[in-house]
Amino acid sequence: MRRPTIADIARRAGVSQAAVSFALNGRPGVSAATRDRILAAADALGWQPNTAARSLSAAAAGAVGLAVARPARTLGVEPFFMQLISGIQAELSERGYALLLDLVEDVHAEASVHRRWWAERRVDGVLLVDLRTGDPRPEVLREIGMPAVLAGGPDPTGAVPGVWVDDARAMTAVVEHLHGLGHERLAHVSGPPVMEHSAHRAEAFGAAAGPEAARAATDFSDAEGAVATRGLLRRRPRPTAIVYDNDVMAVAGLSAARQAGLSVPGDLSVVAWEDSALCRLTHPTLTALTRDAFRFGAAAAARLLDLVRHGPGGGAVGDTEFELPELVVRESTAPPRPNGG
Amino acid sequence: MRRPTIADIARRAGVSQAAVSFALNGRPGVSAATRDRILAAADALGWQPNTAARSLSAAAAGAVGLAVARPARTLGVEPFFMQLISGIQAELSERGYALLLDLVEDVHAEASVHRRWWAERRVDGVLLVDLRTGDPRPEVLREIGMPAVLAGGPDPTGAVPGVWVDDARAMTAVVEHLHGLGHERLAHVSGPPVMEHSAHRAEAFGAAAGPEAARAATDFSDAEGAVATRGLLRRRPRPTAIVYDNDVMAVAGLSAARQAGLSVPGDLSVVAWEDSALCRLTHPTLTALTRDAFRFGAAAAARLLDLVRHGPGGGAVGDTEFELPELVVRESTAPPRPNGG
DNA sequence: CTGTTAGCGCGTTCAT
DNA sequence: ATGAACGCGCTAACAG
Repeated sequence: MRRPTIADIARRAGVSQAAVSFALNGRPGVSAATRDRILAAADALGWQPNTAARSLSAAAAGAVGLAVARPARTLGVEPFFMQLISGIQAELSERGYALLLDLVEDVHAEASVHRRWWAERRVDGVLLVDLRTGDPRPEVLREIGMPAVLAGGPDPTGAVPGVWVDDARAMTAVVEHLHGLGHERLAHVSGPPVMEHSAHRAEAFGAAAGPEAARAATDFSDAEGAVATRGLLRRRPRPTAIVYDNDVMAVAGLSAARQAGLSVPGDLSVVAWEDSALCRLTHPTLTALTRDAFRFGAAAAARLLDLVRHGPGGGAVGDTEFELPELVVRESTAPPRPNGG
Repeated sequence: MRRPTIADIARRAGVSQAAVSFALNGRPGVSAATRDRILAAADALGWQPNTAARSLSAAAAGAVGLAVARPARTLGVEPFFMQLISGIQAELSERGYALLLDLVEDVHAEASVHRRWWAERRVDGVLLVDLRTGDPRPEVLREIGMPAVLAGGPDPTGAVPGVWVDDARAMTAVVEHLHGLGHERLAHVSGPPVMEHSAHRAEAFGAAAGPEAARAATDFSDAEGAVATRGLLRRRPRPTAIVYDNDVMAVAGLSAARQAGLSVPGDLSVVAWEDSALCRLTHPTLTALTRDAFRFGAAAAARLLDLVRHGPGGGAVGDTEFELPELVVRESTAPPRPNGG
């Protein structure tokens, strides 16, 4: 019960292997009648291409990779990620590509994985997420010449094209929302400053909220989110609104505020960057920035496939902007109490 | 700047390709001196095996697949999944295997993906999760003869070996904890009855909590968790404790109870199946069943690789039990109020 | 024992 | 529409 090969089809249809190959790939060089006969034979035998053989001669893997350098704990907690992967996957499978996933320790391990994947011809390109300052990955990718797209760029070194979201503009919208409600003393609980997008957001926050606005940096965890919140709430004058860089920290901050005897949104307004079930399950429900992670992933994957199939000059060039996140106003933001602070 | 091949190494070392192959794979047939020379040459050229070529002659893909039939929304919200994948990945990469991930609509689509992967020789085996009643996958896998392991078995049809957790015993432990606190009217908010593990848990709950215990089935979402909770709390006599089949529903139930004017754990005790940051961020914090999803994934992957490399008779046979989940008691469970109900 | 030659695996492609 | 060679690594058979 060996799997049928091109040779089997050729034998059954009484033609050469070359004819079979042409027929199966729908190219000229075979008469309609022969083509039908060949296709019928292939169908009868239940033939499927052998990926390894095809990859060997095509010198292409038919797969793209995603190596992620984040602790499993963090990954698990953030719905964003699975949605992103799901979107990537949807785009890839539609075009017949497979997704190789690797979860690693840090960006250096990630760069090694990229090297290995490329050397072994396991993938035709990779997607990058979570760019850090001084990130070694773009340079490695440029060096080995592997197609890559950064989901969440742009890459400041310009080595890797990105599909990116204008975090700065989104942050400005958040600050304007809070200003519009009458808040004057804002604070920002950000992710690690080594993350490019964290840095961008912090910068945009500073620009929009004024120089005396308060900030605190964290590692994105609920624990540090709570600690940062307690620190900010001890300040005098106390901030009346805090923007958190993810949903998990926003929820943790909510708890911390409540433990400090403050009510939300009475004494403190809270905004979460990244929406999720979490934001809808708390009391009060959280005002949050939503973006469609699924479509974002799909867009990044599409861009990568363009690069893989048409080369650097084939499709779009440079960075592609993705739609702006939308602010969903819920219960956690309200005008500050006149006597607040 | 072509990638170096075996032929390049052979030329550089002044030997035949066969000698190079033997040397690189550490097998007899080459003298120590020649071997060193060959390895040095390979190293100097920076040679790496071409996966496609190796797969072609080895008739093995060097990869295993995981196709998941769950809505992206659900996947994202449950930390369990990323942890599981992370554990799978850790085990695979240690043994040089890659992970192919596919997120699909339903189990039928999943079965098609399995068929295609196997026909195209993209993978050497697959991992299965979320077995349903009447699930088509085990039968398909048996039919095509692809190695597979069920993470969360056992498979009642016996077609696929499983690495499983004794949900029944865990459920019994939960019920005993609640009985020990003095609760007599228990309720269970389960997942979809078509999920094998949901059915097992519900059955075990019925056996441990007695025939008049209340149950409600959901789709695992926060929305249905809330609805189910409201329904259960309208019963007279009212349950004094509810066990939820996941963390998301437990949190949603907490909110629903509070909206119904009940306090937790004063009027109602709550237990979540599956622990996560969610359980630690709520007020009160939730008593939960913890299991090490990372190690669970690693165990399932290890079992699959055994099967792939040594065949059905090679390693362990049949189902393998994984450690029992542990009950972490937090603030959401307490003795019922004497005047409760 | 050391090393070579030849040919396989499977689909694609170039002369003819 | 065909025969033959190619891509790359592995290995059975064989010679020194």
